[in-house]
Amino acid sequence: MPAANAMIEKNYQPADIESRMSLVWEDARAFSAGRPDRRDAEPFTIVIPPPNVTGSLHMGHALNNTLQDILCRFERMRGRDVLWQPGTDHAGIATQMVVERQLMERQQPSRREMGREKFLARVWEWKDESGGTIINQLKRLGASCDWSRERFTMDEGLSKAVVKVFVELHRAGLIYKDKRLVNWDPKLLTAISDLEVQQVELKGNLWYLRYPLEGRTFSPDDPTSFIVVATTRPETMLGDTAVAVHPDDERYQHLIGKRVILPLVGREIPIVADTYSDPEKGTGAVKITPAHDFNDFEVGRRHGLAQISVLDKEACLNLVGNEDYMRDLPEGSEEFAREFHGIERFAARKKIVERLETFGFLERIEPNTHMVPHGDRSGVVIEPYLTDQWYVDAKTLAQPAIAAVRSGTTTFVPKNWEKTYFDWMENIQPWCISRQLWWGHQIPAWYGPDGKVFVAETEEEAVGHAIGYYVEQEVITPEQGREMALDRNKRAGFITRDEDVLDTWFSSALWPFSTLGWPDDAPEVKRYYPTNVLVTGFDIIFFWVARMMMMGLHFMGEVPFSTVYIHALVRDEKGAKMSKSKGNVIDPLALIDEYGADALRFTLAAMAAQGRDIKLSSQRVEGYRNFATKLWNACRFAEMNDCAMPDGFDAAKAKETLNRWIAHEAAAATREVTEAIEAYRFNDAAGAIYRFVWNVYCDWYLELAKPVLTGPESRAKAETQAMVAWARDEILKLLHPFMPFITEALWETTARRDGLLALTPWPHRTDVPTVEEIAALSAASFADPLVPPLLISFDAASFKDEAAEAEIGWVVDLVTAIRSVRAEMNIPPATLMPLVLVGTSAETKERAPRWTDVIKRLARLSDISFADGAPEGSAQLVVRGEVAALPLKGVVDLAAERARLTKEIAKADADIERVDKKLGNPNFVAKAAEEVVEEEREKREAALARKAKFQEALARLAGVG
RNA sequence: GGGCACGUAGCUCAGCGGGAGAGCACUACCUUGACAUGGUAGGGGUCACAGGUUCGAUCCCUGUCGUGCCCACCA
Repeated sequence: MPAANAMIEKNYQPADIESRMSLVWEDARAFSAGRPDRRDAEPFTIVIPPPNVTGSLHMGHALNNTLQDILCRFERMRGRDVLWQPGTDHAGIATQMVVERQLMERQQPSRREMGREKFLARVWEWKDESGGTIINQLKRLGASCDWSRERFTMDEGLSKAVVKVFVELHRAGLIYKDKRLVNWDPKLLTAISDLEVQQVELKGNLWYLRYPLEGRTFSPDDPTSFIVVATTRPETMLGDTAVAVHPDDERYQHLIGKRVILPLVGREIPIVADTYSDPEKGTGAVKITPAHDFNDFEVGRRHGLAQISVLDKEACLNLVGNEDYMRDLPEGSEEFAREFHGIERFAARKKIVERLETFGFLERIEPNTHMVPHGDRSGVVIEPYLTDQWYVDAKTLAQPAIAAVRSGTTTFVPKNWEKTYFDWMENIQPWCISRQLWWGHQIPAWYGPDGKVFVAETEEEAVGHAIGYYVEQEVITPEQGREMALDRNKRAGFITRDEDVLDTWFSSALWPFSTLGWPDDAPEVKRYYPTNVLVTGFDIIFFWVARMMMMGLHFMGEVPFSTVYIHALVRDEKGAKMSKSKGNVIDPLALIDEYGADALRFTLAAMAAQGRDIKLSSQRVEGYRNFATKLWNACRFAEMNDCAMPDGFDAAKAKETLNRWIAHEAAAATREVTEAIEAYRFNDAAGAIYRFVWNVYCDWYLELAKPVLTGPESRAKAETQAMVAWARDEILKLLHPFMPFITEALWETTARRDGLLALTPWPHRTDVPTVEEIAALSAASFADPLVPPLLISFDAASFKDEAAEAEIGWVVDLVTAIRSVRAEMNIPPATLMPLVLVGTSAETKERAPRWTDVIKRLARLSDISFADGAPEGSAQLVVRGEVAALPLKGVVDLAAERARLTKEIAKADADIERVDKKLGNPNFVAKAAEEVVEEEREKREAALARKAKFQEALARLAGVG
């Protein structure tokens, strides 16, 4: 047997251990996918939700990656070929904003001054500079990703995937360009998708405006000379092209088809009948501004109304030189246009309302609270804006993605998130994917001289298409076409590339296969796709999960993952979502520095109950740091007592009751932990291992083993030494997914030194499966080839041992009861007392001598003896139906003991009463399950017996007193 | 307006159709030969409220109140 390594240090120092273990794992390439020893193993794949490349680790990342790591380490120990695919995201808007802000702070030329090429070089510089931060932070957390496979969404390979996907979807008609209203961010000067819009409740006003009827002399005092419309956005009235009323609204029947004169502007616009108009809202007549409101846009389409955009991209009034606006305006309109041109939207609102009021067009103002769209990045009010953008036909792509979840090919955990998924997917809107940014994947579309679009994977290809097209259209001669095709210079500038880039989520949607090497014919794609589980927060179900489902199914023909585990959001103390812009983030690195990564990880796992958000407290982290210390010291204890397993040691053959008991308990813990992780009940798994380590192994097993370990050499001692080491190793294995650093370090110091704990087989379940479990498992492995029966097999040798459980249980109960009485009687620990076991059964008589030393030590006793009756004036306790007596004469006052016994009797009475009430109910006896009734009867018997024993004790005491 | 959660010990949270749990905090005692980042014992909750189903409800159903989140184009 190899000699033990260096002794365990006196104090547990997370920082030292963690940096050292990281190196050990790295050197061993422990986390590499496709390790030679796992070539034939079933793969297990998770793709990391790629964090922003220039970001840093926040608590949400810490939780998300801890859970993924638990799954990966668990499956790795279960023998799977694990690929945890890491990488980062280019985060278009966020990153571009950061760099722009930097430029401003350093008073360097702005983005536009620099130009696209230089600016992009600058962003790449920033990426290279700060891109490693979050990766290193993930490593500090202990994330067991295959770091050799790290990817970035703007890597060459992934960019290739993006282009291919764009081109193919375009070819299939699933990507198209359209001029329609988009959510426009007037600060960032880009379109954004619906999902990037946050509705914020704001206090505003409802302005009631009088629109004069054509052919009438307008007078504010004559209600028949105008129609009143209500609006929350008076400034858009300049772009009104109709007033709509409900076709059935009697108040306005006579006005349908008439025209009104748009105040200030002078334009004549029709009154149309449209069911969009709600007679209950406002005045029942609503102004229609197709170019500035999504609903009005639709109304406008139905009625063939003009779309007059009166704002520019920065949301300032754009009137002068605006052909749409100036068309069909009366004489003298230019003056108004000049006066208001260029005014910013909110200033314009104020000014227009004032002007309307001056001329009597403003009827009244009503305070009104309503939801106003804001950009989630810029925070400014979003403007519906009429522009050309690229769209994905999400509705079509969504159908297979909906079906896959309906059929259970992909399942959500917890299940209720499927409803959220369906609700969104079934009402999905076209996805606007173009962004007027520079940082990102530039759209592979080129425009010819007349604006004709050519979508292709490369510029060369696009040029080819363009030449062919224009030759055919006889715009250029075949001769010119040939020359251009052959000579690079001759075709320069013939086509120009679309300047826009794609929404970052477009590339993220490809992540589960683009990272594996698609579209190249990489073996990894075949081996690791589809992935097994996606772990993420619910906030990106729409942004990311849904889109990966759509893209994965369309391009790979298979779902990207079979399980989507949705975990809680880590919120701040007020329950608000943490975000960088709000500045309410808790820094996980600070907690790691203070308590260690293991403690933080364990805390997050322990709090990761399904369906509940997490509000983190550092006290909890401290508590789990203490847990790590406890484990550390238990291992030190084992080492100090020369606990090690001899070669070929078989725990199943242990003879000592105590050792059989710990094997039994370890098996139960193994089962609990394993089943909980399999079911994604991380908190239950953490709880189970916590209790086993602290409340079973440390509190009782080691304490009960001490007399043997410190006693003379014997067969029992040797066995116990081996079993202490065996149980410790089981603990290290079970705890490793949660606390990888400390367990690996302790494994290195104490175990057999023939390999890393991270690659050591997970403990087999050694309890006996129930018939139902066997049936369920065989059904599962039959139905799902991904569940190899071998991985969940049961060890033939059972550690289940009811006899050992009963015997050790008796010792534990006895010691606990004595301690309790001592405390209640205020007997100082220094006082050693004798214990008398009264009228003991043969079983107890046989058992007791084996535990004399232990009980004496743990219960602070001087001596244990047997008697037929309790000595005079003794405190009596009832343990598992038998009496134990502590002679108290002269030690405590008997009145206190009398009070105690009276209390015990009252407790027993309460129990009896409750049970009697149940058993006295004929309906209960008739209808309740048989075993439940039987249980109640047993409870009654036990309570009665207990009461009798205490009553006897009380009587005896009275006789003395 | 629609949807989803949640309301359990002082705090943070588990749990659950048949005698209310954990961590921290609190109280008392203990420097016992792994550990004071520890040990032992203990106090503390009509499980938000009101109905209903049930032999039995903290748990299932309905409603009320309160809190949070998500979705929605309503003047």
